[in-house]
Amino acid sequence: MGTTQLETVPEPKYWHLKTVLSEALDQDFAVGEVLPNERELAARFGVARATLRQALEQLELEGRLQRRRGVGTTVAPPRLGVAVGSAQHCWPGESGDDWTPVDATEAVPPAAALGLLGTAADQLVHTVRRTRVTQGQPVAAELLYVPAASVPGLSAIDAPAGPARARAVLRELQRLVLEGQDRSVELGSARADDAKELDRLPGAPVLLVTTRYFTAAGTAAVSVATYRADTCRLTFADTGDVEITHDARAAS
Amino acid sequence: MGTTQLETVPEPKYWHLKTVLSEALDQDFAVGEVLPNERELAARFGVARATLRQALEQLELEGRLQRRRGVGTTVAPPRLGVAVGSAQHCWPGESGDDWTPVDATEAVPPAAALGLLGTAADQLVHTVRRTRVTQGQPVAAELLYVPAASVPGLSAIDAPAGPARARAVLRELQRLVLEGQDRSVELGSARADDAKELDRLPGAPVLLVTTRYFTAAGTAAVSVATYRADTCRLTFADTGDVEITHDARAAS
DNA sequence: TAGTGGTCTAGACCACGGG
DNA sequence: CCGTGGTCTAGACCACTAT
Repeated sequence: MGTTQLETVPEPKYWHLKTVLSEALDQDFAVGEVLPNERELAARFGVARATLRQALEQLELEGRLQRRRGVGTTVAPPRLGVAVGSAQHCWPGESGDDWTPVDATEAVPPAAALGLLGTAADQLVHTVRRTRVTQGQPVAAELLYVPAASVPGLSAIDAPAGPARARAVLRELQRLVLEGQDRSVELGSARADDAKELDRLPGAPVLLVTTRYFTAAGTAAVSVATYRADTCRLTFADTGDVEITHDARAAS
Repeated sequence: MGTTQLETVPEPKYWHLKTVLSEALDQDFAVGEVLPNERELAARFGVARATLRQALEQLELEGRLQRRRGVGTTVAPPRLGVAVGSAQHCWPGESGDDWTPVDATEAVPPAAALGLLGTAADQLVHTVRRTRVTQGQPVAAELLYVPAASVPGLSAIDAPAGPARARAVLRELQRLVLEGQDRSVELGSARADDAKELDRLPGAPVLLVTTRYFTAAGTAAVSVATYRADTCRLTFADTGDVEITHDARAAS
């Protein structure tokens, strides 16, 4: 046995497939073009459909492909750069953003938000739903939690459910002086309701952006925004002026 | 046909399974505990192993589980909050961070970085590899690209490959005055080399953090950091002082 | 060597979208 | 209606880890 391991790296088929497809996408396909269907592709590469799908899943995760049931698989455009916390510390609902108020209710927030708000486990909290549309595409769905204690005027709101009520809550928020905010980003999978707003299937990969807004009095509101991970690139500009505008694939 | 659709929502099995497992994790398992193996679980729930795996994959994506080949599936601890761009605008390599310089070479950067650097397609660029370890765990692998034109002293570096050379490049960077930086976060899958550093399989979901550092003269360096998406929650503190310290699951 | 998760196959049926 | 991707099955073998 004179052989010393000699790079015995049986690369998984789906991984190799992904590489091959990726190169093909760069060279032979234009954005928006539809690929052959999965059965066809699997046959062409001599693998089972499940294996082919594993490769496609990865490419979709990387934002290279877009798959829609009943339609087909298309080449995705470069990810949209969406600004997060672009302008210097400002409250949600400030004029000029791409957010659309949808509804507002009073409810007990989920455990995840409870910990951040610091409210009691049975405390009702104003909950505002907003969606964000950029360049015609839905990119994010948000739930904003505002405890009644944060803004005195909140309890006087009597607008019926719907966008009007959502706007009313946001308007009250503007009265406060925002001292600062902090934010975290993590990977998640879309809940059924968010998936619907985002035009995706439940479980789709999303970027969870959690923002805490505080005033001198403490945490005034918490926002949990769900961004489509397949189509979005979140941008943060520390200087406020410049924007990352790279386009990775086009440069090759 | 007097029925009006009546909620015909055949929820996929793996989705329902995920919910059931998720609740079981909250109630009956402690962090670090190992679950029964996949064949056992599949049998217990009366589904094929592939279906069970689909549910486990989602839970792993959400950071609830950790799976290791040859070992088993364990309950994951809450995600680590890792600060990104914590201190006010500072160069990479500033003292006191958790980054470990690994190596430095001169190479042609990948297309993705090329566009950001604005260098020619055949231009050699100083490339520094660093890894980040937080609380004993590898959380990120980074490639930092510094064009020779950015810092005069760079071409004089003659340290042999290895950490020493990496430190030398970083030291040169500190001479410049940092004017600002911008940053973007997106979902990706780990390349083979990054996966190795992160102790994961190739293709594992990662958060790609791209940072552009600039001086008055323009873009001086670009960093592409690959964070483990399963174990990390990236935190951004706009005020510099406060840190999100929530622990979602513990609060239920 | 035994037991784990990772990969792969070759089928089947279902849900959705568009003609 | 047909064609698409999405779900599901019941197997098989491989790669890795711990003992």
